[in-house]
Amino acid sequence: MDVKPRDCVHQSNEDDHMELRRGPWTVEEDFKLIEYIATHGEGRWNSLARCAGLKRTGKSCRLRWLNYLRPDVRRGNITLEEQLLILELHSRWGNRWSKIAQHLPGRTDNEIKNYWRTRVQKHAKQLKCDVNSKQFKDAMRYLWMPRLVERIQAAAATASYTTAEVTATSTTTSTSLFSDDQLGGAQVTSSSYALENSSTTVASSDSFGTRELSGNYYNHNMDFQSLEQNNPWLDNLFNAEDFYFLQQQFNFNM
DNA sequence: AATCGTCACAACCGCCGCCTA
DNA sequence: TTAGGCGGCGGTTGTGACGAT
Repeated sequence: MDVKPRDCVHQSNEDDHMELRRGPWTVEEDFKLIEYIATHGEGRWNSLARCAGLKRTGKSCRLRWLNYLRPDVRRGNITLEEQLLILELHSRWGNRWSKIAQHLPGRTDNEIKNYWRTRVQKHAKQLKCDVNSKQFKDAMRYLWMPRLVERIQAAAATASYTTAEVTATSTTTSTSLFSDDQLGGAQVTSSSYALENSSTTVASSDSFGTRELSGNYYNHNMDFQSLEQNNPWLDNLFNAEDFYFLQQQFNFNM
């Protein structure tokens, strides 16, 4: 469907002076837009809005179509793989939402932007640091992202009934989560986020395996599992031992 | 039950670059 | 060459849902 909508000839004075609608779209408006695009194709949004009889700006129509009505759009339930990809791509490109969205089929720049603001920035806020700070970027790269990789691998392993083996080797096992096309040929592995690339003052990568943390750094009688369960904001990404670790290694002021 | 705070997400706004007449 | 229109992008706001008090 690559047909550009033809300019409509009909333009009454009433149309010329009609009030433009704003705010949430109605079912009727959605239907009009879908119908029109099904027949005439998308593009030339201003004339499309007029011709479809929508009292909306072209921009509004475009946004509604691209972010909501488009048949291939996917909404909600951002997967672990998608989360990891967003973190990875954002670390490369920053707030280039549309560029990031190109690598997540069906996801819109708006949704990724919202995800970043509501989830990622929430974590930064909880850590009392700026989302663009080196501290938080380190935390993402060396804690959050490896954890995501572990969870993805664990989920995959569970699916194939080999959970135990994969969990034990998850920090060194290479997993190709994304196509070469998506990440410029780079493989995403939990070990690729290991500390050796860190510019922090942490001396030894040995001390960084999150699995060792509770033994090496944390001897409290705290039940981490229940703590995680009772803190929804943790979103299953950071847990209590992570916080203690961040505090120790990245000078987080928590 | 009412109120308040937070979260998630849809939608809008302003700016910028490209295209075309 | 240039001015105006348009589409795309990133930032911001508005609002409904939901949980806590």
